[in-house]
Amino acid sequence: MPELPEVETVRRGLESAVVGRRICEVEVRGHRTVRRQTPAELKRRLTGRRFEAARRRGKFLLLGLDDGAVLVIHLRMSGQLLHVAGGAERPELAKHTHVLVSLDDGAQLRFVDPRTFGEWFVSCDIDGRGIPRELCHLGRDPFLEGLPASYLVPRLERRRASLKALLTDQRVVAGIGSIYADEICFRCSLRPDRPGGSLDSTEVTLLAGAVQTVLNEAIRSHGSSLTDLGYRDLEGDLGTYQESHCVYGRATEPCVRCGHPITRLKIGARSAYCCEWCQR
DNA sequence: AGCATCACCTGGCTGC
DNA sequence: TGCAGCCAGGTGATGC
Repeated sequence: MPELPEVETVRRGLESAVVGRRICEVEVRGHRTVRRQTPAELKRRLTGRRFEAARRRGKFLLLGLDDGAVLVIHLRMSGQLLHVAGGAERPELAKHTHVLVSLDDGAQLRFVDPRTFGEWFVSCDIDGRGIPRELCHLGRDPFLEGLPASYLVPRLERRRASLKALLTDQRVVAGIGSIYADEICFRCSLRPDRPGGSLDSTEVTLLAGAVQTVLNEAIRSHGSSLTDLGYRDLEGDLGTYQESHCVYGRATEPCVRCGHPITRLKIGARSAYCCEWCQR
């Protein structure tokens, strides 16, 4: 569930909490979080290193190390990073804590992930832009690089796939998931099941603008925290953008624009929420 | 190449 | 109340 705004909020937390800190000890407790390399290799590559930067690409967190390698973290559905300050009273480990990183200021970085889809790995293969080779398939990150309509046009034209499928395709745009895809489609009044290739140039321009607007607003609200899988930031605080959701999870409620009820569509195996009255 | 479908996983919800 | 069954979701693999 964490998408670009939530991951950006966590990144900002990491920038102030762990950049400049040295890693004293790494404990991998779950057997599924580290799967591209052995836990022993991850520990070897991290222990003794210092975090030099906290970056993000799409939904991936990138923690630069002082030897040039990068710790890559993906929260997937239910992953949560928590910063626990050093000192006397340290809270007990939450259930499903899969990775523990102890830092030289006594603090701990904890990775909690009930659904175990989240992933950690260290990449040593970094391109000129600082992006690990494993992430070279990612499309443009709209918050880092902007999203001009001219970028979207060739990626939508002649495509039969739905707008929602294309917006959540990380090779097209990096960072959008189910929640923000629905909110973006509502914002520009386009149905999420419209084939990508059916948009005219005016509609693509509206879509590109809506991507930027919705993501920027959500980042300002520190992301969305839903009741299921409550997302929290690095310090355990909730985001507030769920209060501004217009369609996601609001089936049968009146549309904030026209008052007609929001409907839930099935696009592939996933649901999509929209107002069939004012989204065309 | 592009598109659809499935597997992965657990907590929470629904209905019996 | 207890339990079975379903749903949610991102990504990568698989199949058409």
